Amino acid sequence: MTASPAARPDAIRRHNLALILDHVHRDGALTRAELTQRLGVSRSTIGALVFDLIGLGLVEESVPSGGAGVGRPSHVVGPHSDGPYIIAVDVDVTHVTSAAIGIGGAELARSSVSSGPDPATPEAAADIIATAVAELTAGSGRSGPPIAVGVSVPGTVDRRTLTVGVAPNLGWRDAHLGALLRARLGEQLPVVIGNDADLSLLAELSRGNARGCDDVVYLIGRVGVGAGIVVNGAPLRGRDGRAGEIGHNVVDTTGPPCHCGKHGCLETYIGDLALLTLAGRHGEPIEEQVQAVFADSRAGDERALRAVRTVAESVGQALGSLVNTLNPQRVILGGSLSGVLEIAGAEVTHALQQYAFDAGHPVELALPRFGIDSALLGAAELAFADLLDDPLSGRMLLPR
Amino acid sequence: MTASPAARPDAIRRHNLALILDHVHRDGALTRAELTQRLGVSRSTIGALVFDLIGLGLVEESVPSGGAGVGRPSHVVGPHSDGPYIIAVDVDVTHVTSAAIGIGGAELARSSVSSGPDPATPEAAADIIATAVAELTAGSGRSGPPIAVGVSVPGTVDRRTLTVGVAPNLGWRDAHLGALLRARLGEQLPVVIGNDADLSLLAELSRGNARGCDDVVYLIGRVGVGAGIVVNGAPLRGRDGRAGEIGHNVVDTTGPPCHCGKHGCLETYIGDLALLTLAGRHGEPIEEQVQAVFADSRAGDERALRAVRTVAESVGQALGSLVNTLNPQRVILGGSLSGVLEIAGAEVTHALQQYAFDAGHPVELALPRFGIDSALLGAAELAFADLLDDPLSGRMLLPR
DNA sequence: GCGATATGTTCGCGCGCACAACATTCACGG
DNA sequence: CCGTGAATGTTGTGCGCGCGAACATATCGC
Repeated sequence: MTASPAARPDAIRRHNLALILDHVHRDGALTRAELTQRLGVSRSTIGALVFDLIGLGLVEESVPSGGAGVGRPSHVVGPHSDGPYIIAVDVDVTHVTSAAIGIGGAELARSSVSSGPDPATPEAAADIIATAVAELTAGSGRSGPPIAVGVSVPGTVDRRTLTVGVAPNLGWRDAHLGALLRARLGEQLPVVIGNDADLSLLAELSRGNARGCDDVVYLIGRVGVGAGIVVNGAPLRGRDGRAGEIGHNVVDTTGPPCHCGKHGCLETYIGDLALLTLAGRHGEPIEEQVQAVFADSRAGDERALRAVRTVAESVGQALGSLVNTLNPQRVILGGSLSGVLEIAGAEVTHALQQYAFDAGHPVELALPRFGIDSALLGAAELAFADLLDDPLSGRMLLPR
Repeated sequence: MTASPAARPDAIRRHNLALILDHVHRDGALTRAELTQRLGVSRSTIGALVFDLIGLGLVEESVPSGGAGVGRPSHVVGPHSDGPYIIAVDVDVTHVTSAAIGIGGAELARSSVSSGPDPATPEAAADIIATAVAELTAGSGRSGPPIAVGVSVPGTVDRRTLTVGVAPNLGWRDAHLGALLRARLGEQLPVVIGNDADLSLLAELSRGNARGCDDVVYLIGRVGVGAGIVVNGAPLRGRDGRAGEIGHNVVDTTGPPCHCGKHGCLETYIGDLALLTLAGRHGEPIEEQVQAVFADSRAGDERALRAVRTVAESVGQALGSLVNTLNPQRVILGGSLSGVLEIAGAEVTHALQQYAFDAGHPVELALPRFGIDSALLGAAELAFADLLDDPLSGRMLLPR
């Protein structure tokens, strides 16, 4: 807004090309007739735009098989079968999962590597990723290399420097993952890194349960708690890309002590450990224990159910503040909070209504559409973002 | 993002015209040479664009008086001396202040009407505004009527329906101020209404201490507490335009009771009444009492100083949560909180550092640039927004 | 087969900006 | 006082882009 650049005539071409590519990426193959309607431009323009996208190797047209109705059948525009693809990576506590993914979200190949008993170090993760990239490039069935690599990491990420600030569950601190990957993958291959909660939201936003929502909060609770936020249809990152780090917002100064040194952090109320403590469970791995609490609750175990309900009320309270601050249309509860919503949705809603300023529309509470793959899919969206924003970005070598 | 429309060739003209007008509006008269540099377009294009803006009656060129340096002096482009203007209105508890304001922020005329011992009713306010509009139109020195009326109201506002939901200090509830004004001003004159905190932020954003900031929070504390939020360079409104209503976020469930029925709302910690209670002051009008507390603190009164410091710590804590959530670059403290920052800035900063997740850049704390006029100036910005977004919007009757 | 219908394709038009060449206006120096 | 250089305004040409009309093509129903 401050230093917005002036527009030149070709900006509109870029914009319209990006628009078509975006529709095809999100909704799969579309007819030219449908594109004409959606964009509201003339048939001739759609023809020219699609022609360009074909020339860029991004989409392909198939002659219609007919049978769709009266009139000449419209050409079908879909992702190019040998078009660009990216490698998406999800670095988790136990595994590093990678996949080659094409425009439209097609999964071309996948690999999952266990990082052993302990989480991978940044160097080990970079090694695994580099191997996976080579493997998946070969196994993708595409003739060229991937156009980018997108990595999801459960921690704070500086997208500019490609550094991981703190990733508690991995035991990382100030890890320059970007440099490690560049050293292994070369300067040619662009690498982007994002926070897992933010990327999960991105996945839900582009093809999941946040589609078409301009204002969404994705609250994810595991051992830590974080939020992805979308506002005005775009992800909210903040100045340093650290927006949504609400796990250590203090809910109650007289609350239980938190490992961060403060008292009453949100995490101590709705994090996995809080649930386990309330339910009287201990032991590892935490995730399985949490699932056990949910199973017990569903089976009617009183203590487990009470624990879930207690967490649910805290979730509602936390959401109250978030809703007051952001006034979102929808809130998606991910991670362990999905189970909380399923089992104790009434308690969440009740607490939310109690704590939220009375607003026009009630907030919609939703489950994520994608489960364990959401961060991976989000990493794919992130890696594709540049191309989708400007399909002409890498067109230097085309004869035209 | 979801249903973004396709761009047509004339969109770029609109965009560039808006860009020039925006620069002139924000920075005052500029030379064509400077515009060429800022926009990065060719001299001929700037010439054509300015020619169009002149034709629209929005700007005027003055032949340079010379003396600026070597070379042919560049034409100076400034707001048109008989160009469009708006009427900005600030409905406050004690007064209704109105002003005729032109492009560039020039104040052409002003009127302030006391609403008597009690705040004006919606009908009374509408009457006062209608009178002021007529008066200021006559006294503006411009030949035409204003192009819009922008009204600031201290309460929740639905911008779509132009309704005021709740304005506690005015005693309004579900007041259809838009309809009342339309009945008095006619259908011709567009009316826009906004919340005072949001509009104050708008003023700071466009010509105050939030200029050039893409991520800002404007926390305003008077009797009530609210926040205006800017993210990605644009105001965050939320689904129903109620974003930033954080006065009743619960800070501590065991805290003091709030008039809203809950306990430990933020307002009970940093609202004016909290400060007065801590300082052992009572009586009316509240605003003067608050100023008295500040005066006492500055004079060295122990109790007053302690009260201010206590509030300062709560402000820091509240900001911690906001900063974690939004990761803004800057926070502006308005209303009574300006005094708190001035007197006990150290306490605010200290508490903020304690409660905020350790981030890359420290948050900048700032005072508002505009005092009592900020809501009025914001209302002006709001009223101008349509024209600035698209200078061609009202061009039907021009011969061309 | 034939008309109706829907869509793809081609071509000329207007608009918007860049660029180059030319015109204008200043400061500076002799 | 006038010439020179520098910075800017002005004009004309070229190119890219979408629109719209006219024409070509493909399917359906009879």
